[in-house]
Amino acid sequence: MKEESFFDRVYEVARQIPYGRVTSYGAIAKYLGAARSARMVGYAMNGSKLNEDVPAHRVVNRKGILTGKHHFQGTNLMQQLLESEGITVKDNQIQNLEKHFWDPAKEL
DNA sequence: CCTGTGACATAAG
DNA sequence: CCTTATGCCACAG
Repeated sequence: MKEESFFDRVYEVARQIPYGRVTSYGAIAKYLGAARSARMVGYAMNGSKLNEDVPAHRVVNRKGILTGKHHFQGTNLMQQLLESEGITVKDNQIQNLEKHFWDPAKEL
């Protein structure tokens, strides 16, 4: 069994995020056994958008704020994608977050 | 090995 | 929730 890097694991989990759901960096990090490496999750996403097929737009911080939208192409692309999945976004923040929240530690 | 870094999280004000 | 500060830790160079 080859050991995948922390980054690779992040990509795998992110890909498993169901349609119309979102999760937080901390939740992913915690699921991977590195709850304190939440920052690395976002860091990994940087590489993901380059070639990995990861729906980074479904990953937000624990407040449900689209903190990473600046890393997308446009300024509103991330919001557009989320709204396209039935998620309401207001002022860069996901509404009804708990309703759309998807916790890998619970769902997986 | 050491340093810089970052799309977070938490605490304090 | 906002701002400011601190911790945290995996990866890149």
